[in-house]
Amino acid sequence: MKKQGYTCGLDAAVDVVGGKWKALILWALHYAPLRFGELKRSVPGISEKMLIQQLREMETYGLVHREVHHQVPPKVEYSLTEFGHSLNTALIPLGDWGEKHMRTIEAIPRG
Amino acid sequence: MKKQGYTCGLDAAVDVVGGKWKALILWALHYAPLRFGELKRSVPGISEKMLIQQLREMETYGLVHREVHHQVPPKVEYSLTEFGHSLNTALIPLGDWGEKHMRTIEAIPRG
DNA sequence: CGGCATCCGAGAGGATACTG
DNA sequence: CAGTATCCTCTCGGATGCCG
Repeated sequence: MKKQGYTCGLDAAVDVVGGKWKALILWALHYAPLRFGELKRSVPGISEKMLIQQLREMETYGLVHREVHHQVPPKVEYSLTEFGHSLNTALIPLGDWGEKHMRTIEAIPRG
Repeated sequence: MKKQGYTCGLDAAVDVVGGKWKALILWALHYAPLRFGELKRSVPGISEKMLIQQLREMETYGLVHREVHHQVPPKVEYSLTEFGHSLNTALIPLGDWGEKHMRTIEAIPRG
């Protein structure tokens, strides 16, 4: 979250789901609640620092719910709120687009 | 563009449309081709440097077409390719989501 | 297991001035 | 008008180590 006074809906959405990881985390939680470790395995390449950082942000956004189970060993589950689910749904076409054009995208020269 | 070997479609899509500006630029070109100056005015807050930088990238991605009209004064028009249009279409639900929840998003405490 | 603290480099992105 | 060039700041994100 960076600014206020969005000029359009996409502007606001990008602000919420922006960055390298939030969309992927949201995606991973689509099917079921996951524990921290499970989530880490579900989002390949993410560091613990980024995962917890993004989760905290998404918690304050109201996208994600954090449930602590007081056990030994500790157990913390993350799940999507209704708000999170609605955003996830809005991301489906984008995911489909990416899947469809993945070959093309991978073939783009990088620099 | 950062990596190869995407784990899912959303991963690839985020890689293409990621960053602060690309989605907004794409959005601005949705209706009609725009000149550099028009585009700058259509994406409030963007600097000339970022605009040209993002446009160049999107050109190499094949999302945007750059047409130079040799005139005095110079005239350069940017338009979406079919590929760009398809991505734009995939972004519509996200834009709708953002519009719908804009009040909520603006009300989120920022850090 | 589920974190937090700290350090660090790279690059994203901004401001300003200049050019064909 | 449509860019370039330069400089600068600030955040993103990785690596590592420690804690209840």
